Amino acid sequence: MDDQGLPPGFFARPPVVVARALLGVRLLVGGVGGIIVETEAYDRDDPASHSFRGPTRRNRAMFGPPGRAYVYRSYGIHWCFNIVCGAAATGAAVLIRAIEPTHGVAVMQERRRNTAPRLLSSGPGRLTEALGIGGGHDGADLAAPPFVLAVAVEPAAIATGPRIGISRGLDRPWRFAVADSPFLSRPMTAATGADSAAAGAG
DNA sequence: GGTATGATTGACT
DNA sequence: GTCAATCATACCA
Repeated sequence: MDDQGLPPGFFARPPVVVARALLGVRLLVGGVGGIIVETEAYDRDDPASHSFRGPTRRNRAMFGPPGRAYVYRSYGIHWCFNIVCGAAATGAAVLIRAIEPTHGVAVMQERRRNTAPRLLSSGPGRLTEALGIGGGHDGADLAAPPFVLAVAVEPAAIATGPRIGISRGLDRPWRFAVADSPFLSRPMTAATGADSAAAGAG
């Protein structure tokens, strides 16, 4: 694929649709990043979502226009990077959980203190550290520098399953991943399996 | 005002 | 497998 930006209206769709469509998209911050291989969807009527109880100071970006960043502090230590989606002010977002490093690997290794390559950006807290994303990016327009988003590859098989690290909304299979990627934060459970064309792999 | 929880990670047994 | 780090937010008084 080429390096054109994402189509207009890409993020103006429901979070489950966007979470799936983001797999295979290249994400760069200041020229550093890689291919998105794992995402999770969060919606307004979703008890696991920060937007479930309405706007607060922290989740303000979730109720703004789609295509912006929602960045928040997790466990007081890590940053987590989301992309706001859906119609404007609907409180929907997609959490980016893992990318496959392709650009600026040396920079990422330095930021990550020479962590093993497979663990460079395989997890929401890890990828924000590797890409240099922090609270200053909350609400930032992802169509403008330093961000670059562009379709890079079409995943052969997409796996779905329950989201990670939450205590509510566990019934919603809103975690999406490139089925055969070695760069996932955690493997997909066998029970959920891969959908789409993966059925022919057996 | 106080206390419990969390969209996590890294270190340790 | 267990557990600490570390703080904004949520919830209760």
